[in-house]
Amino acid sequence: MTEKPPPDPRRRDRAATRAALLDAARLRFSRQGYDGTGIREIAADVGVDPALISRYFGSKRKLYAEAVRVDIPAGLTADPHRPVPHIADALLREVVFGDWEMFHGEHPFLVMLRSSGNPAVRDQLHIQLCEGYLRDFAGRLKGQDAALRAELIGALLLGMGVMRSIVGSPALSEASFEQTRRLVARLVHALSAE
Amino acid sequence: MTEKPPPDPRRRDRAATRAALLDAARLRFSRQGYDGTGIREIAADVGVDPALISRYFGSKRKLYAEAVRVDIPAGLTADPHRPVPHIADALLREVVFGDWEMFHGEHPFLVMLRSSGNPAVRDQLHIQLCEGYLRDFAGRLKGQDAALRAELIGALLLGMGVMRSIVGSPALSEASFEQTRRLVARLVHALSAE
DNA sequence: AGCATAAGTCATCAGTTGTTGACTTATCTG
DNA sequence: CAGATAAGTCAACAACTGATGACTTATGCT
Repeated sequence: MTEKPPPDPRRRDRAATRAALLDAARLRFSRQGYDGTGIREIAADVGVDPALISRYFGSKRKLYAEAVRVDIPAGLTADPHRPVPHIADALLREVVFGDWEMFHGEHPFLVMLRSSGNPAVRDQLHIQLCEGYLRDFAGRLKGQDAALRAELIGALLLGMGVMRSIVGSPALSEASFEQTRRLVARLVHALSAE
Repeated sequence: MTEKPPPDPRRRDRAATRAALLDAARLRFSRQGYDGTGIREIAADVGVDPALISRYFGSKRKLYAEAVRVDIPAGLTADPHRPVPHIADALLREVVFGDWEMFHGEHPFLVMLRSSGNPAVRDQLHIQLCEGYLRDFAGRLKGQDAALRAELIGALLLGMGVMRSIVGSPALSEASFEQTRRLVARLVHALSAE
């Protein structure tokens, strides 16, 4: 019983409180966007005073930036000889069909999209997408317009995420992973050949 | 010279003022999203008192709904025998590559995407996309998973719009229409055959 | 010209926003 | 058991939000 003290009166633990605020912020920002979320809401979710946000993160904006930072799964891009269709499959499974429960079921890119009215958010999105996934992806495609074709695949995956979790289009939302994978594979194949 | 009276002191014309507010609202909401835009900004763009917005539109929300309402170009879906690749070409040209200067270069769908934290906006987006473009599109595809394939094409086009005007990915943003059209045609072809 | 009507303005409301500095209180060390 | 240190609270701020009712002023009709 030394593990979990009575849960209601939370112990004073800066690191744990900070982490709890970060989690709550992810959920709120996911649903409601940046402008639609107040620091009082986030603090209330954790059961803590709103002042702690300014104190621990500096400002609401810095909290947001830290909450939606996305790290590319290292395994994806490790092998430079891994074939493109393989990677596309993996991206479909992990990015589009991933559960992302930390963000209420949406990839951080979609979360940022929802707040892209804010220029700082837009920059963050641009950098993380272009210099993260896309650049690596384009390097594996052959031919002259490799970058364009890589971005088309990116657009497809991003668009699928939007359709599934924001628009809520019926077929894409309910289709199985395997059924979707087959069709996406066709598309990737159509772009892989030069 | 009876046409244009001195432009600075605008004449009192309810309809014209209302239309001007609607235009200004489109531009502001496009850039900054719903929450990021204040009625005082919009009114200032027109050079008019903010109270007129509540007066003419009822509320900020109703103004938004009216500003981002999208009407499907009637010519697109008129002929029920028009081949799918044809329609995809037209959509690419008019929706993705359209100038949409009314909305600062973005299709209204992208504008709504940016404010999709708001449930009412999300509903509007869902209805207009699913019951507008997608339903008609799926009806023209043959085979069992026609709806799914239609939504995949929709996802591609939507994703391309996002990449071009929100993310600002380099290749897609600068590629010519013709160059893009060729690649997209390949993709549509890959999905058209059952 | 003069008057009625509607277009537009103004001041102000009540509520919310993010942030800050001074305060209290829990936790750990000696 | 003290007392120091940091975690967390509290009250208040200035700025801004959307909205409203009473006011002023321009327009069009007779």
